Amino acid sequence: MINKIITDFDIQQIADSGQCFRLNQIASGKFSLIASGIYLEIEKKDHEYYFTCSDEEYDTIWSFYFDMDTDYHEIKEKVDKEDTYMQNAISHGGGIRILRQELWETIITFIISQQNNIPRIKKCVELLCQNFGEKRYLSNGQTYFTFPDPEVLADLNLEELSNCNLGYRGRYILQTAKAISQQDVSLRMLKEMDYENSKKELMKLCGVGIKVAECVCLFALHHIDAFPIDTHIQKVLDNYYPNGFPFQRYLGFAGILQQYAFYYDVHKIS
DNA sequence: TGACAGGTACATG
DNA sequence: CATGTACCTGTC
Repeated sequence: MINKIITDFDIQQIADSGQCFRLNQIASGKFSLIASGIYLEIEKKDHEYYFTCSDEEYDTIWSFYFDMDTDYHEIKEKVDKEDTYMQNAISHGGGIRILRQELWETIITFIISQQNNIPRIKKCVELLCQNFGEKRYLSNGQTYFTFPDPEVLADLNLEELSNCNLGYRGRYILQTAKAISQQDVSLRMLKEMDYENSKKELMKLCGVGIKVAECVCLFALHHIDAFPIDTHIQKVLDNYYPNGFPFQRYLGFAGILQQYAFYYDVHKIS
């Protein structure tokens, strides 16, 4: 267990920002997360965060995962003072950070996310992990499941996958798992490509259109100019940016603003 | 009861 | 290239 004081970071907001589906509240101010096959608990007490890991694990894994080296304060300062909507969004969800999630898992979880709601997305992801992931044990006897590898899913058929309640997305996931497993699309190369090329490459996968590709670019490949436009963001753009969103002005961090706007639209009382 | 949920594949003009 | 439509499934 280690503790840190972290600015521009709110684990509750991140958990509710819809970018990650295995970060869950387990008690008041307390969260669990499974990523890269590792289980972590995060607790907020007063102004400090407690992580159930060693300093070394924090430095090598979680600091990177939570994008701790990026100065979000500086980014928020760059937002136009006259941009009232974004300023409001920041005052509500300014503790959000863009996570650096595992690529394969992000591809699959965002294929699942289409025409879906967050509780059911999480349910589907957990079922995938329970059925086809690896079972791991913690020192206290508690168990958890890792996210299944591409090769594991690629070997399944639709019937074997049917326990996971994926609906029509099951077919997409099998095809995508096969494509990745056979290296028709290479995870390694995706990581080396720039934003535009990785987006194009991702869209070769069945079940990955513009929106899912943008999410993967932003939440896994950390192309922070990616700007996923879903029903919520479309509504925000229509209502508050009728003359167009100032992408040019916000070049280099537009994706972060997308997350603030998304969180604000989903959580504000209206 | 039917619409809706962080869309996409597939079929048409 | 732009537009239209069906689609699993749980929840309200």
